[in-house]
Amino acid sequence: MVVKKRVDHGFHVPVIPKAPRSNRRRGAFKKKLDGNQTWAIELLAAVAGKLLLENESSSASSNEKENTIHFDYGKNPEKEDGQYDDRLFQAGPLGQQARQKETVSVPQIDSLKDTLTLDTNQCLQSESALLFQEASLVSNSDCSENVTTDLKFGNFKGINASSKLVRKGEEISHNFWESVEGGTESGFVKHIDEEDKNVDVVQNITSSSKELLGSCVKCIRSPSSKGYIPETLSLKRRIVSLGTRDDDENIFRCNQRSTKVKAYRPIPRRRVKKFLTYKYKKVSSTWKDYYFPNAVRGMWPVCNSRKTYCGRERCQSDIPAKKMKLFDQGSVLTSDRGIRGESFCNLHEKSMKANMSGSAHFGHDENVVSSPPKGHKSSLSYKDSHVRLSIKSLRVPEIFIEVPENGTVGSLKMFYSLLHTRLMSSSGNALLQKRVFEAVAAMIGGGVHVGLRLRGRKVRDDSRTLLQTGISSKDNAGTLAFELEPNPVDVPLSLCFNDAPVVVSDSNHQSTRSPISNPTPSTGFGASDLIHDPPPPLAIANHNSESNHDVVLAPAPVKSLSDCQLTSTAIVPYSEMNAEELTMVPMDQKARRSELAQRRTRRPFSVDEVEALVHSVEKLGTGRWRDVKLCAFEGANHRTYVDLKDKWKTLVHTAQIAPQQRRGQPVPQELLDRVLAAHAYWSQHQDKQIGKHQDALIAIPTEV
DNA sequence: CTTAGGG
DNA sequence: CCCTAAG
Repeated sequence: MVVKKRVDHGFHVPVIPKAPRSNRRRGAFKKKLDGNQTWAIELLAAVAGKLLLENESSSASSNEKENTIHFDYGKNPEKEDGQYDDRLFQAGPLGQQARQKETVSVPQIDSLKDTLTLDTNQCLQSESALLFQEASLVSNSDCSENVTTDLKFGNFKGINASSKLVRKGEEISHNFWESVEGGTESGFVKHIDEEDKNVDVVQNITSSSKELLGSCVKCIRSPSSKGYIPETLSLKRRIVSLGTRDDDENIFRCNQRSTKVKAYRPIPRRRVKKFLTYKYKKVSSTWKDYYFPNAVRGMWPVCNSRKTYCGRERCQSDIPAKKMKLFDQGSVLTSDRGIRGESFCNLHEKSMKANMSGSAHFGHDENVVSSPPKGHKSSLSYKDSHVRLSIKSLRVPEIFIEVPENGTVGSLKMFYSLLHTRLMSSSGNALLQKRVFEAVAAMIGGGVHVGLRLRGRKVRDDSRTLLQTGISSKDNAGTLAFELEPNPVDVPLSLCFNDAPVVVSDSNHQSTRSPISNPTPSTGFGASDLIHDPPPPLAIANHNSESNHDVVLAPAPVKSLSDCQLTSTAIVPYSEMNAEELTMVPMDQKARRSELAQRRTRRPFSVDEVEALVHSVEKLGTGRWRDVKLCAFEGANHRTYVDLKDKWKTLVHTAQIAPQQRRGQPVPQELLDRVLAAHAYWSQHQDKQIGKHQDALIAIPTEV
């Protein structure tokens, strides 16, 4: 091995000591359970349980006109026992009848309407959890007018959250995380009744949770949407097991990055696996015109800067307060607007539509939501952009989710699990309802979790932000997929949907394309059901609005307990350095061995990046890609050192071929010349790549 | 994990 | 970009 020494040739390039591998090697991080992770689970459980309860209660109180939101937590749960009809769980005609019979006019609109006009405090006090549900299930019965719900939420990590409750110009914004943080301790009181007939009641929900839930909702009207009459939600009451699970670290994936400073060593960012079973429809012309902000915003630090190599993960560990503050600002701004979710719209906003049937795509949302009041945008210098997720289905007019780009994947999953549950439970498909119910129950118990795929790849790190994971990137339009992943260990057999292919199809064709939407007659679904109530796929992948031919089938990966992703952790505050990235998280070698992932999104190097690369290579040589990465692409997390190496390889090749043969974005000849020079130089000094080489064309630094 | 190279 | 042998 060559003794590596650095020689300063006058360039103030920070020579980064390269410690022996053994020393550099990062020790395995001890997973640390973040209280907030537990909290997230609890929250989900609470909400899920609430949703179930509410489904039932809503059908019972079909005539209620109260202007309050019903929140049953802590109330007498037994009173509704009679509403449960096991027939509803039957897939046959009987069950169908029962469902139809149970169909009621859910007064949710009214409740929602009225509630939304409450002031923040009132809202929060009025069992806001229900709001979440109400808003989630915008679909509403006899209401001639429909409400499109817009959900907005921040990170469930508890560090920041943009929560709003908006309706008709009124907006209730509340930054609830402070209280949430404080409320984590109290947790929920669980009521478990193995007899099953009893309702699991989540009592004693902390005010924090209420706030959390309630403040997550934002509602906007959508005049164009069609109403729909939800059927009775017939989900069995189940046990909601809540409470902290400090003893179960493994249940939660460790999202907490090590807080230890690992000198000059970032945390590995990803491991990619192919997932060949996924097909992605190219963005159709429909989306071509959509505006998307530049994907890459930030550049990397210059090598010779005095910047210390502080991994982002490392840095973020001591940022909570700042993030909170940052978000507070955002909230304030938002709430001051007094108008719906558009308040967060800014040039960075991206939209993503998701069809409940399994599609999601990005695009402008002008067509689905009213434009933000002009004059407000100026106040949105707040750089946090949002990703708007619109979920549609035949049963639900439309639901918007607006997630800050720096919102976490975990929060998105969280939301989805709730929404999905609700939507499925509102389906007329009794079988699915049951499944949903079970899934929720299992989920609550840690047996199921919501998976998220981006371009076929698992987005497993809930702590990642949408920005970081690339979900907010236009490049990933139409490549978002949710999926419920049952845990074979804890999930009832009925939850092992292995026999039910995960389906993704266009909403317009799902009824005919979705395998599970084509139940045998024995399931008792009428034709109308097949057409109007296509069972929500277990996994939902998106596609653009015009792609109605792709049916994506994917096996529902089995996840281990430790993979439970329902938690979320701190988010990384947006910064210029955090350019978008496609980040994957290490997968379980075993479990994923067979799982194939799709290629990463192709991300052509910009001239700036090339320049940085060349510059770095000139200094560091061609055999230290890791250092090059750290030096010049520290902030470009979507560029791995392998990427850089590959890029260099291609650059060399490009420089060697005739300009006419070059393709892609042209690279300045000057750079190519430098590439050749550096390449020639370092090729000649392979064994001595420890020097610096500022300008290979002119001076060949002396090597030692 | 990094490198180095082939695919 | 991916994959993988080597170190």
